[in-house]
Amino acid sequence: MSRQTTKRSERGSATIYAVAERAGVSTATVSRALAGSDKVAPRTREAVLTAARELNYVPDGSARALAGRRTNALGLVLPGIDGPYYAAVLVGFETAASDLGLSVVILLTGPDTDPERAVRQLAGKVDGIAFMSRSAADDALVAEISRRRPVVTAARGRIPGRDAFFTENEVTAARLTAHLIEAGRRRIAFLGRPEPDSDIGARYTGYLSALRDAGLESATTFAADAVDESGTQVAREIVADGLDLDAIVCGNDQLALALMHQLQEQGVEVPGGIAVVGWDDVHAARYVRPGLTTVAQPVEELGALAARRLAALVDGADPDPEPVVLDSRIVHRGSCGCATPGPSGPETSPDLPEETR
Amino acid sequence: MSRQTTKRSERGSATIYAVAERAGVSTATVSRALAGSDKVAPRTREAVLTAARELNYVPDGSARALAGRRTNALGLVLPGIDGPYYAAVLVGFETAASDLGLSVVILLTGPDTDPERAVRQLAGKVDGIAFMSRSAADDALVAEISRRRPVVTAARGRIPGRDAFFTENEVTAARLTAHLIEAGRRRIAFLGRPEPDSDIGARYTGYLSALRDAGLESATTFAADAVDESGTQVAREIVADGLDLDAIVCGNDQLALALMHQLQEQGVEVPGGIAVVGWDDVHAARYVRPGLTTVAQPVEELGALAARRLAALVDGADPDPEPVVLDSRIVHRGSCGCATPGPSGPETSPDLPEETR
DNA sequence: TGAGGTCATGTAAGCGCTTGCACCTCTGGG
DNA sequence: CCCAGAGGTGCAAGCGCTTACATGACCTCA
Repeated sequence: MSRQTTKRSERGSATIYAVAERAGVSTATVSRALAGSDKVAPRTREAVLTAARELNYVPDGSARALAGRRTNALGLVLPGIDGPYYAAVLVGFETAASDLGLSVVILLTGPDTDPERAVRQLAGKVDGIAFMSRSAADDALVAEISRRRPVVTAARGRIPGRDAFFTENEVTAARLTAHLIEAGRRRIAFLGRPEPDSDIGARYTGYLSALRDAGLESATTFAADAVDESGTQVAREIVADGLDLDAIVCGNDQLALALMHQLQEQGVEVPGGIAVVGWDDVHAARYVRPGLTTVAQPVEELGALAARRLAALVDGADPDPEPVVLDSRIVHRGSCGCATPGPSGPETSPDLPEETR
Repeated sequence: MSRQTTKRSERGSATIYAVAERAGVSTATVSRALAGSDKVAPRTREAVLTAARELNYVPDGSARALAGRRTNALGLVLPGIDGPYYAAVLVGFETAASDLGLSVVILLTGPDTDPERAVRQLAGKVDGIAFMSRSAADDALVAEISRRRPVVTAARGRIPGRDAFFTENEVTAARLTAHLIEAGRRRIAFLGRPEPDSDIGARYTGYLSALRDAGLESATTFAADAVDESGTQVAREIVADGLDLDAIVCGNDQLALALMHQLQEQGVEVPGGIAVVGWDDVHAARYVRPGLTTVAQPVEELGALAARRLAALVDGADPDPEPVVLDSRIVHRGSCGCATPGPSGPETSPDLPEETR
């Protein structure tokens, strides 16, 4: 049981024993000094820090986690990142976590991957997990994990009793649709697959309610996946079938951009013939002509809030039963056909006028 | 020193002791059975798996890492993700790592963050680290880390003796520039800050060499940061100063899109008056008019290769002194003013013709 | 001058796993 | 019928930290 006096794992890195020896103190003191603990004499602390620096000491995260019963890492589960949407969530999440001294372990759950195994493995490596969107982890799995680790969800169906974050969808979608109606549109379709509990589902609901309020009916719903091809395909369909539409609300910008582009290719004027609106305010939305009217969401903030809340839960805070809903903001550009703003443009603000709410 | 017979951390989760007890075997056997080891009798294995399932057992990652001297996690250091570029790298990296059963810990190094501390902390938590681009970790830091952990770099200045991955920049940039020259352009400027060892730096070098080969000189170099405002600003400058240019090679698409948009706003025809080409093939490139001629890079593959190599290094493979360079591919759309392809479009292929190499 | 504090540090017991080695129980061959 | 293997398990020693608790040294005040 006798410790070798100089310890140095073959892997190369110095251990806390080496630092202790070099500084002429015990490992306990090294640990305290490095943790910036209160009760260490300044001279001792100096000696320890010097020794650590000289040895290029990096504490072993696993050992620290095991002894301290805390990994100082948060997990983030996302569906396969494609758009800038998830990238922004990730940036917000990581930045916030990093500010708190926490690492971030990400897990992308593609359709082909087995989320069960991966999520469990993740749970064993972090202090808490945030589940974004319909990342392949289903409610049962999330609920189970949440029984042994703090959990928050974002832009995703709630888990009873757990913290949830959303960006506003339904009301904003209704307002966006109403905006089209005010501009005189009457035969308004929806493009996107409205799944229950999903963002697009909520947008669809808002779209329907605005129509109802105006005494209109949905012209058509194109339940298509959110990929470019869908938008292109639907545009062709509309033209080929001579569908009588004057506006299309799209579940996201990707669909809207593809749709709009193809409509124009086929000679349909946007917004003259058909108005198009999207959702997400992707980069491209401001560069196309006409500029795409869409909805900007505080996505980065969403990620940051989730991370901070998760950290608080790990520290023992109680879950907040009220979901947090972040305001979304309609960005009027040219494609909705309202009082068309001047030349659309990427300039910082003058060309992104009339941001509502 | 006597173990309690039933062990169950207060945190809630069952430990390996609980599983062992329930299955009526030792923890060693549980460990082996769960690791899918060879030397466990089928009946025993069954008993263990059943017990584990019933207790909802999730092994503690830290303990496992400490005992096994391996975290089964890889680190990925990126500069603050903005574009789709880093998102794609991340997807490739995570997917490849995940396939190997490894977790991914990401670290975003913003300009304001202290990379030193964060990178060290990361090093203590993973088996190996991939450094992307000019993520704030400088060469000295990366070199130091690489002395105690396997390290690879991607799209970044090499660290002597370490594995490096790139997408081709210089030759492709030269070909892209030559393409403009063949189309009759003579007064060709460069937009972007060409820093040594950076992607944009290499593109700039290629640009210069193509000009030299053609006996031309660089019209101007606008050394601007890769943000929208730079593009917009430069466009204004060009028009205001009446600069005599007929083509601009941009360091990336973000600059190209902003520049092109603003040029058009100010009445300059693209490509009629000035041709514009970018780099990255962002989503928006295909939706603007004219479509942006740009360069597509196998970014996701870059991430995947880095992850796989890193995993191999962790398993004891020797570093490969030869850097891996992935081919880039010029995507001709309308903005370069060559034999303008028909109506540009997002359609899968017919509208993205003449992909060279 | 000694009891009682206070401060700084050391001692050592784990944290929950993995794994080398010892041990036991069968088999089959000589 | 005995012994050498071989297959299956258990024992127990760590992995590199953190942190109660114990221990001294030194100070204060009656």
